[in-house]
Amino acid sequence: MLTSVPRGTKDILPSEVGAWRYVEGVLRDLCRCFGFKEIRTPVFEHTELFQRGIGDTTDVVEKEMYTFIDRGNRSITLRPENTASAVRSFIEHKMYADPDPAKLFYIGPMFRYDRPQAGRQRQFHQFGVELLGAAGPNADAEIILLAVQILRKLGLKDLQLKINTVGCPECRPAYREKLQDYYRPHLAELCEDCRSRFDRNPMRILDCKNEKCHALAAGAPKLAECLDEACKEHFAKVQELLTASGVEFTVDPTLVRGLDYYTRTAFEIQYTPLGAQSAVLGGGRYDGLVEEVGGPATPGIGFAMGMERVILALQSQNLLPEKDDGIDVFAIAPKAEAAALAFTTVEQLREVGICAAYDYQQRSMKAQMKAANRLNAKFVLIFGEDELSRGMVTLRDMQTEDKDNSQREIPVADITTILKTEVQKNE
RNA sequence: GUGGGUAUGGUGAAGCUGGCCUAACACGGCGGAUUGUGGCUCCGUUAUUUUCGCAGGUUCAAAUCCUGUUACCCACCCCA
Repeated sequence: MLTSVPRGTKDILPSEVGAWRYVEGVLRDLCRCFGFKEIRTPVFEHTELFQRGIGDTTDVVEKEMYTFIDRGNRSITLRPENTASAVRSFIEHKMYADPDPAKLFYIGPMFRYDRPQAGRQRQFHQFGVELLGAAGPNADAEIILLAVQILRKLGLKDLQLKINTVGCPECRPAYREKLQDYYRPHLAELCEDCRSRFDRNPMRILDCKNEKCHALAAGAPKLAECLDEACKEHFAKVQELLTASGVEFTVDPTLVRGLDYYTRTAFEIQYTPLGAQSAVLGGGRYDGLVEEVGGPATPGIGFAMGMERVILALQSQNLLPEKDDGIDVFAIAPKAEAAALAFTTVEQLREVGICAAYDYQQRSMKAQMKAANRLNAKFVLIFGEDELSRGMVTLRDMQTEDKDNSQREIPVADITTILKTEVQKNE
């Protein structure tokens, strides 16, 4: 127990960090182009924020939160997602007073007490964006396009974009009633979960994967029939804009987001080969959330992306960059007498920005050469007895094929300047 | 929360109708062939309380059978 991570968590090892930094880099670059600024909110918040924001009856809040009482007797919860926190911060810092909409993005760990599975961990990482204060369908389309561009830039193929509209507080009650009317005679056929959903949130029955429920859903009334004019028009415009931008998508009337705050546009991007956890990214509009949490009525839209899932997908398509580059110089001291000079030289090289290393263990020359090779060193400096007696060291180019002509002697005094130009040449 | 599978060294793993396992093979590591020089090749070595996730049990005898436990994987569920 002492020597293993808690269930559902993972170390991201040095060998894996490169992939993360790469993906994060792409995300940050694109966010900059789209005008989104990073926000970093605390990993824990008052429990009530998530209960209010995400919704009391959602699975996430009901059975997946890491909640505890702190020493000051406050109920604290490790964030299961970042939208509620972003909205809280938006209100707390009165960003609604800014002349322009708030455009925020975040990357960080989230926590959900789930049963771990492929692409699902208890501590996982999400990247997400939130656009607060823009109500028009162009905002919806822009957010979806950002998502599409990110995945495109990463090179991912075989993705499916699904969109839907879940209506607004004006038209949803009518739909809710219609749904209940439809399901009432079939209550006995529904699975246990759906029977409890019937009262609390009948829209989620549509989403059920249970065979019978799924079959019944096919004949259920469609939300489209109940949408008010404004919602209909909004959804139509979003589709128009997406089509105009050349983005392929399918309208999936069964797509229902699991968090209560969503209104109107909902969307998801899937990568089917990931298995059961194929949703790489999901989001939608949440026009009521800011008000629900206690701010002035402000429209909002955003999405969240599962970092682990994206990296898994990139791995399966072989799109991750090769392992990180090696060092510039490895200093070798064949005899112990020269070790001190090698050491100080390494320090001097590092001071001018050259990545240098040496052998910590005073091993044989051959072992030191092998170490240099493992570290992928571009050059090796050999502090050999003979050369040193003449005030020289050997500089060996490790990258050339021609072993015999790959080294020359250089004066000890010029090591730094010569290496500086050599390393630059190499760039 | 439910169901199924798995658990052997630094890594990938063989072995699992019990004794020949004081645990194959491969990679990696270390040393050497090359007495001061890497990447290829070859040789040697490499599970440091009789050790096979952990804790018990059956047996003359268990990595191999049984029970419990923990973790991981897969699916349900949920979601990113």
